[in-house]
Amino acid sequence: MTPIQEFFKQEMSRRGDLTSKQKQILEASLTLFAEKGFEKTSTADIAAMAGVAEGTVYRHYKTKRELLLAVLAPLMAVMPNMVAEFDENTVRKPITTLQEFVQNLVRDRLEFLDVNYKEVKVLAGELLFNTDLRREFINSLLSKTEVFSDLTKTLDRLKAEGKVVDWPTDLILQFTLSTLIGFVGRQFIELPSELTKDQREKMTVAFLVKGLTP
Amino acid sequence: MTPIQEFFKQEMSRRGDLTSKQKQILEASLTLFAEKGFEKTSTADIAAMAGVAEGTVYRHYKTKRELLLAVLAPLMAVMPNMVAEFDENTVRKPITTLQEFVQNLVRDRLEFLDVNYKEVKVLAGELLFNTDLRREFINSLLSKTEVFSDLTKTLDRLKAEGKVVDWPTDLILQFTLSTLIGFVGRQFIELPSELTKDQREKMTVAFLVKGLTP
Amino acid sequence: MTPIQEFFKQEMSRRGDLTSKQKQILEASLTLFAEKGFEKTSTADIAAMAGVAEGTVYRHYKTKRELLLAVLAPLMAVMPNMVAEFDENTVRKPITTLQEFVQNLVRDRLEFLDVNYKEVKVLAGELLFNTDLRREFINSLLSKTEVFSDLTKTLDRLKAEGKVVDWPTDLILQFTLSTLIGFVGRQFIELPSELTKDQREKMTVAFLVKGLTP
Amino acid sequence: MTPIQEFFKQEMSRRGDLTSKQKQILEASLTLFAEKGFEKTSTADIAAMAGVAEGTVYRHYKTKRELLLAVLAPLMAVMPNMVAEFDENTVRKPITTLQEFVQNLVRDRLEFLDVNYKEVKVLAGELLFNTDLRREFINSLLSKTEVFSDLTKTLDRLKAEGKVVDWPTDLILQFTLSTLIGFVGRQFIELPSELTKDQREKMTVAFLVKGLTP
DNA sequence: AATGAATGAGATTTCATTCAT
DNA sequence: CATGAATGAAATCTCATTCAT
Repeated sequence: MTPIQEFFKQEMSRRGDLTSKQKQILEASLTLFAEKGFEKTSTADIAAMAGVAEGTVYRHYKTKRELLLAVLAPLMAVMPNMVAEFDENTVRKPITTLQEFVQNLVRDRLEFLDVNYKEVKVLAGELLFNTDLRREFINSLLSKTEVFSDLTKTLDRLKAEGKVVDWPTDLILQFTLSTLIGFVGRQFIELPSELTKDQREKMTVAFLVKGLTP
Repeated sequence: MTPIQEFFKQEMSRRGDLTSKQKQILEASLTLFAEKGFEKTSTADIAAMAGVAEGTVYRHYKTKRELLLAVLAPLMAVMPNMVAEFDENTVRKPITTLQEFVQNLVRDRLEFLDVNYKEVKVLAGELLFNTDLRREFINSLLSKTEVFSDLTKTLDRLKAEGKVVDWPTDLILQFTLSTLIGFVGRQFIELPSELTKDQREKMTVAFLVKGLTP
Repeated sequence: MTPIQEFFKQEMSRRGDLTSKQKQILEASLTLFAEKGFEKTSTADIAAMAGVAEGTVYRHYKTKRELLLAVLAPLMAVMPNMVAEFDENTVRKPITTLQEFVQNLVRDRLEFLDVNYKEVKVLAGELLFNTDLRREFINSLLSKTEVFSDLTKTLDRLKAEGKVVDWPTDLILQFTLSTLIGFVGRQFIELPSELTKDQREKMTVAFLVKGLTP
Repeated sequence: MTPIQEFFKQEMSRRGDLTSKQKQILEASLTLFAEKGFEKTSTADIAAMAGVAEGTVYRHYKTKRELLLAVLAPLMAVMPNMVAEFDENTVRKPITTLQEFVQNLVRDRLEFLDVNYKEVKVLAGELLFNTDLRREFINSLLSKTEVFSDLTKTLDRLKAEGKVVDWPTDLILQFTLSTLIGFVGRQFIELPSELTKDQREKMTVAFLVKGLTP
C-alpha cells in the first residue's frame, strides 16, 4: 500500500468504534452523495440503501449536513497530506533524480485518487460552492505545505542540485497536481483513448519530468 | 478580443431577442447558481434578485432545470471549441514553433476562463453529478476534436516537424487543459502566491513548452 | 362599546390589510390554540380548519411560532392598557367615589375578558412557560403603569381624598386584577353556582369596594 | 409545618416504595415540566436529567402522560383540601374572628403554594388545556367542599355570628383563592415591589378581612 | 405578459415508544 | 431490572409549479 493509502486507512480506522449500522449509513451516504450529489440525495434514500429506518440516521447524525461532514472527515484530514507529504523512507533508496521523485509521487497519488474516487468527487462538489468548507480546507492545506514538509525539503534539495527548475514550490505542486487531476478527471468523464492506462501514466510522468527539468 | 471570446459573444448575441426581464432572470440565475449551486438556489431567490415575480420566471422557462440549461447553453455551445478550435488566422503569421502555439493557446483560453468564470463554475458543478449533461457535453466535444479540427491540424504539422512530442493529440490536449484549469482553479481557491499573475502565466507557458517538447 | 374593547377593535383593524385566507388562518389558529394548546395543535390541523393548504400557512407565517405571535400580537399590544388605562372621559361624570371607580373598572374589564376569552387563554398558556414572552409582557406592562397613567392619577386622587386605602398602586391593582381573573377563571372551569352572573358581579364589586376602603 | 404541608408530605410518603431511580425520574420530570411545559419536554430530556436510560423511564411509566399524572398525583390529591380543609385543631384555640380565620388560611396556603411552586405550575398548565383532567379536578374539588367540610362549618359559624358577610361559601372561597393566587402569581412573574413580602402578606390579610366583613 | 397567492408533494427532523441484549 | 439502539409515525418546513386575476 502506498503511503497516502496508509494515512487514509489509519484515519478510517479511527472509526473503529462505529456500530455496524453507522457504517452502513456512512457507506450508503458516500455512495449516494457521489452518485447524485448531496442536495439531490434524500435522507429517505440513504435510510433505504443502508437498510435502516430514517430515524436511525438522525440518531447518529443530528442533521443531514453533519452526515456529509462525517463522510468527508477522513478525507479532509488526509487531503492536505496528499499535497505536502512525501515520505522518502517508504522508498528503498533516497530520491536523487527528478524522474524518481515524479514517478513515486504519481504512482502514490494516482492510486489514492483512484481508490478513493467517491470521496474525492463528493469533496470536489462540496468545495465548489461551500465557501466555509473551502476556506477551512485551504487553511489546513497551507499549514501543511509550509517550509518544513518532507516534500518541500526534497524539492529544495533537488533544486539546489540543479535537478529541478527553480520555480516556487507551490507552483511546481500546482503543475503536478493539475496534471494528476487531469489524469483522473479524464477517467471520470470516460473519454475513450487509444492508449492503455499504463501508457498514459508513463507519458504523464514524462511530461512532468520534462516540464520541470531546468 | 480573443477568438473564443468572439465566439461566445456571438453565441450570447443570439439572445438579442430576449426581453429585458428575460435577461434579468438569466443574469440573476447565473449569479445565484454560481454562488450557491443550482440545487440550493430557489426560484424565489431568482425572482427576487431579478426583480420579477416568480410567475414571470415560469412564463419564460417551463421548469427550473430549463433555466439552468438556458444559462449554460452558450457555454455548452462554445466549450468544445475551446478545446478544438485554433484559428491561425487571428495570428499575424502562421504558427511555426511550439512556443508560439502554446502562448497563443494559453492567452486565449485563460482570458476566456477568467471572464466567463461564473458560467464555468456552474457547468463544472453540473457536470460533476449530472450524467446526462456530461454525456452530451463529451459527445459534442468528441465530435469537434476529430481529425480535421484546426487544432489537430496544427498539432499534426508541428509533430511532423519534430517540434512537438509524438503523443496522441487528446493526451496533449489533456495536459494542456489540466494545466490551464489548474491555473484558473488556483485563482478560484484564492491561494496566495509570491508571484504576479503575469509571472505565473509565463512559467505556465514555459512548463507546457518544455513538457511537450520531444 | 367599552374603552378596552374599543382599543382591541382598533388593534385588530390594523390588520385590515390581511387577505381573507390570512384571516381564516389566524382564526383557525386562535380557536385551535385555545382549545388544545399551542404545542398540541399541528399546522395540518390549522390548515384543515382554515380550509387552506399547509403550504399556504407557511407562505404567510415563516414558522409556527410566528403564527402564534401573530395571534397574540393585538392582545399583547392591548393587555397593558387593561391594567393602566382608565379613561374617565368615557364616563359621563368624573369619578368621585371608590364605588364608581371599581364599578366602571369591573364592567369594562370583565367584558373584555369575556369577549376575548380565547386570546386570553392562549396568552396565559404561553406566559406560563415562555420566559422571553413573559419578560417582554411584563416590561410593556411596567412601562404603561408608570406614574402618569390615567389610572394612577385617578387612584392617587381618591387616596388623597381618603376614599381609597393608602397602599401602593401596584398592590391595589394586584388585588383588583386577581379578583377579576378569579371571576373569569371560575366561569372557565364551569363551576356551578347558585347565583346568577349579575349577582356575582355585584358581590365582586362590593368585595373590592370594601376591601379597598380605608 | 402547616396542615396542608402535612397532608402533602403524607401523600408524597405513600411513594415510600419508590426506588431511587424512580424518584430521580419523577424529580427530573417535575423540574422539566415546570420549566418548559409538558409538551416541550422530551423523554430524552427527562432520562438525561435523571441520569437514567430512556428505556428505564418506560419501565416505570408506560407512557409519558402516565409520568405526568404520577408527578401531579399527590398535588391532585391534596389540592381540594387546600380549598376545603381548615383544621381548627392545629390552632390552639378555636377561631372566633374573621381576622384569625383569614390569617391562618393565608399563612397556611401561601406557604404551601410557595413550597410546591413547581407542581402548581405544572398543574396550572395542564388544567388550562386538558379538559379531562380539569373535569376530574373540579369533581374532586366539589365533592370535598360540600356542606360538611371543616371550612364550610367554620365559615357558617362565623356567618351566623355576623362576623363574615353572608355570601355563598363558594364565592367567599373564590375571592380568597383568587387573592392568594394573585399573591403567588405576582412572585412568579417577578414584578418588583417597594414592599417586603411580609408587608404584602399583611396587606393581603387586611384586604381580605375588610372585603369579607359584613 | 406579468403577477403573486396558493398549492401539495416531498424533504428534513423530532420523539414517544419498543425491544434485543 | 436496566440499557440504549432502533423504530416509524407524525410534525415542521421548503419549494417548484400552477393559476386566477
